[in-house]
Amino acid sequence: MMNPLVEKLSRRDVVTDVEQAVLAELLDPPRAVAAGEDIVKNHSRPDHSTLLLSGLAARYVYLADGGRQITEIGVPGDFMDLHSLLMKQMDHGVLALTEVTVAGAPHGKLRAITEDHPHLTRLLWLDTIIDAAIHRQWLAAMGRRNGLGRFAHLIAELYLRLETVGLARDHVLELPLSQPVLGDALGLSAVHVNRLVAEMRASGMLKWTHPRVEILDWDRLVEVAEFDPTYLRLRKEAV
Amino acid sequence: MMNPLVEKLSRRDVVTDVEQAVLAELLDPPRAVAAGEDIVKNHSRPDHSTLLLSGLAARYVYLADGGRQITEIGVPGDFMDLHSLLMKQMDHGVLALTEVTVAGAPHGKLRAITEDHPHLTRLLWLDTIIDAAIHRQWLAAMGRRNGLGRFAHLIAELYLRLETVGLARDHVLELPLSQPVLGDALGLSAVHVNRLVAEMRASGMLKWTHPRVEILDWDRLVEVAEFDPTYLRLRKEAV
DNA sequence: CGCTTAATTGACCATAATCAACCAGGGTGG
DNA sequence: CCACCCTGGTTGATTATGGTCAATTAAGCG
Repeated sequence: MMNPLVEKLSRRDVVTDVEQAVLAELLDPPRAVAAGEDIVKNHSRPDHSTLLLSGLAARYVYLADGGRQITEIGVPGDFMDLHSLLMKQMDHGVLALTEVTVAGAPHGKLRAITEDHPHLTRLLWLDTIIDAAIHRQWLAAMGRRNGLGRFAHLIAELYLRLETVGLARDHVLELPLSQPVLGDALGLSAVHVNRLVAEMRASGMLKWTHPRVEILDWDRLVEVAEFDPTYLRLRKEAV
Repeated sequence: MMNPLVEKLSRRDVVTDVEQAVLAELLDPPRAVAAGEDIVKNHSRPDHSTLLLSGLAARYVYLADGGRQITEIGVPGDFMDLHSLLMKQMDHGVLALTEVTVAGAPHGKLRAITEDHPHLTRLLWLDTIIDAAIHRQWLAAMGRRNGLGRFAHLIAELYLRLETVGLARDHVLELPLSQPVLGDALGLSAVHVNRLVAEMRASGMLKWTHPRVEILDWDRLVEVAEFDPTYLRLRKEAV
């Protein structure tokens, strides 16, 4: 099986054999993290970045009142904290939403890539740029869309991102996330998430038999979500 | 006067004379854009990125119902679409919130920087990383903070970012933004923004004599906003 | 098999939206 | 010069989306 990172990057531009070798040599041996555990602590100063190889993870921020906001859901092939290479100190935490396997990429080696491999550097840079683009879509949804539209957008996005790395197809995805977790991602209460799931089921938009989600009416999902996949940059264009 | 971009980058790491020269040579002649005009159109494919030299600008997304969400407010020294270098197609629009002056940076020259100047590349990469960090803070505010906390966070952020480039000091900032625009940034209606301004005035947190905002009680502002400036990365640390 | 967390449903509440009206200020055309 | 218009600021009344509280059931886990 191809490395999901290479798989994803290859959707955007050619990744040469040399670059694939550099990426393979970059990673420490994979390790498992249990569901619910922190992968990167907030305010820590990592000396490596962490690549998600399997399972789902989340970037999150805790609020003073105990509330939590998830700002991005990571799928296999995503670096969860590539930005710590330059940010130095973490501005948020990363946790495992399911049992995950991850591999570290030492900052020394990543820095060496920026010295010796400009094109590969641009590919990694682009990956952090797409994180920002995902954040912007979530912001628009959070600020100006109601719960249903927001939820639909999340489903559409996760489906496409999982499909990109070969983990979803035929409008079916595995989404082993509890409703409280979805609430933290959507900025909604768990109770309201539950009602939205019920509504989407009742309207025939999707079939939700936890953890399997089948999108029955993709067109309506896209319409309700106002989903425009431009921001995922899945077109192959040289950088 | 120093280029605000150099001023900002110098807060994060040393910018060598050579790098400053490269940045100076990078830019096309400045041009003015009137308030309300688009600087970069959504879905366009720019062949240059645009640096904001004076005035305020916004990244924004339009919704189907005519609603608008501003996802970031740009201050002088900010590239409004540096990400288009690698993203290729814009995933949002950029507009002038006040009269602004901007300067283009041709993608060819930016790409050359990534080939020849790894350290400067990392500084530019970091700038897009901080855009993402700002988005994350806004997301947390949007999803889990009420209007007052959200508004306070925006004020604190803009004060620090303007202070960084020498455009604010002594807890006073110029904020020539209408309440409808602030509403689009905060995900609130203009009416509610008005009420929040009244509330912050009444509580003695700040003095708001449009367009001048004086923060009378910075500590309380920070407390209400739960503002933690880590994400702006204003500490000098080699990248 | 008990314990904890998640899913579900109902009742009630609150933050903020919408609707509406009025005023102020700046710009424009007659 | 001035009436008119448009946008923005302000305030009140009403509505609605979604939160909170609470209780019950279901499900995962040691």
